[in-house]
Amino acid sequence: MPELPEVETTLRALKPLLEGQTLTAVTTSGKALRQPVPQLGHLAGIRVTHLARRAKYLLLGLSNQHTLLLHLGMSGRLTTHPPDAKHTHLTLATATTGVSLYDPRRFGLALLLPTPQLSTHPLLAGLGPEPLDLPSLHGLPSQPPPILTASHLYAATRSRTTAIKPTLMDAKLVVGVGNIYASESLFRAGINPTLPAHKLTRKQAESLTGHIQHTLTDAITAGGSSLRDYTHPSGQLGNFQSMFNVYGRKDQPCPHCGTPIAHSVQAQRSTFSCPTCQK
DNA sequence: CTGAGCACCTGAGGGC
DNA sequence: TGCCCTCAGGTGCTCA
Repeated sequence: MPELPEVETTLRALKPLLEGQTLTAVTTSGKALRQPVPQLGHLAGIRVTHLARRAKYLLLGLSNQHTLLLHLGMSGRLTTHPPDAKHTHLTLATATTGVSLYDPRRFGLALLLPTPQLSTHPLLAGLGPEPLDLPSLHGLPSQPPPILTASHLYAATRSRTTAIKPTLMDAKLVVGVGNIYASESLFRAGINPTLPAHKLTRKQAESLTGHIQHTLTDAITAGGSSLRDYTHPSGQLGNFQSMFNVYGRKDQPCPHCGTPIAHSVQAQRSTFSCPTCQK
C-alpha cells in the first residue's frame, strides 16, 4: 500500500497511540524482511519519545538513544489489527494497544539504530529533498531535510538522459514519489512520461514541482480516510483510488479530454498517461 | 557518475 | 478444481 502519502498518514495515525508511551513488549516473527529483523525484546520498558519520517522511512525515537527505523516496502502496513499472524513480523505493545508490522511480501525493513548515527546511516544519508514540508520531518535528531524546489528539479535533471518518469522515482533526486504519483503528477503537469529528463524546460520543472506537491497533498488528505481503516477496525478500504486520473485506468477515458488512457512499461514499472494531454 | 537489469517475496487474478 | 502465467504501491545491488 505505501507511497509517501500512506506512510505519512500511517505516522499520523500512530502518533497518538505510541508517542510518549512505554513499550511493554516487543515481539518479532523471526522471519527476515529485506534485512534480518534484529532481536527487539530488550525494548520492553523503553519509552517511544517521538515519531518522525524521512522519505518513506518511519522513525520511532526511543528513550534509550536508539531509533527504530521501519519501512513498509511494497506490501507492508502498520496496524493495530493484523489480518493474521503468518505475515506479522513485529509487534510493539503498550499498556493500551499493540501496533504490528504486517508485510506479506517482506520487502519492508525494521532496524534499530543509534539515534546519533541516524542521519549518516547509508540508507538515509544519500536521500534527496522532501517534496513537502510537513511536521513529521521535524523532531529528527538532525536538521530538517531540504524541500524540493523547481530549481533543484531543473538542475538535477540536466545530466539525466533517462525518461522523466523513472527519474522522478529516483530517491537521490527527490524522495517519496512512487510509481502511482509519478504517473499522476506528470499527467497533471501535462508532461509526457517518456520525455528525457534533461529536456525538461525550466517552466516544466516549475509546473511539475507544483503538481508533485499538490498531488501528494491531495493524496495525504484522501489517504487519511482510507488508511484509518488499517489502524482502526471499523472501516472498509477507502475510496482512495477514485482520485486517480490515470493510474490503473488503461483504456478508460482521460478525465480532461476523453482519449483512452495509455499503458506502457518504463524501467519495469507500469506507466499510465494520456496520449493527448501529455505531449 | 549514469543507466539497465535483476533480485528479494507472497498472493491475487486471469486463461485454459 | 488446479496449474501456469502475469502482475503488484519499493529499493538496492551489480555490471557495463
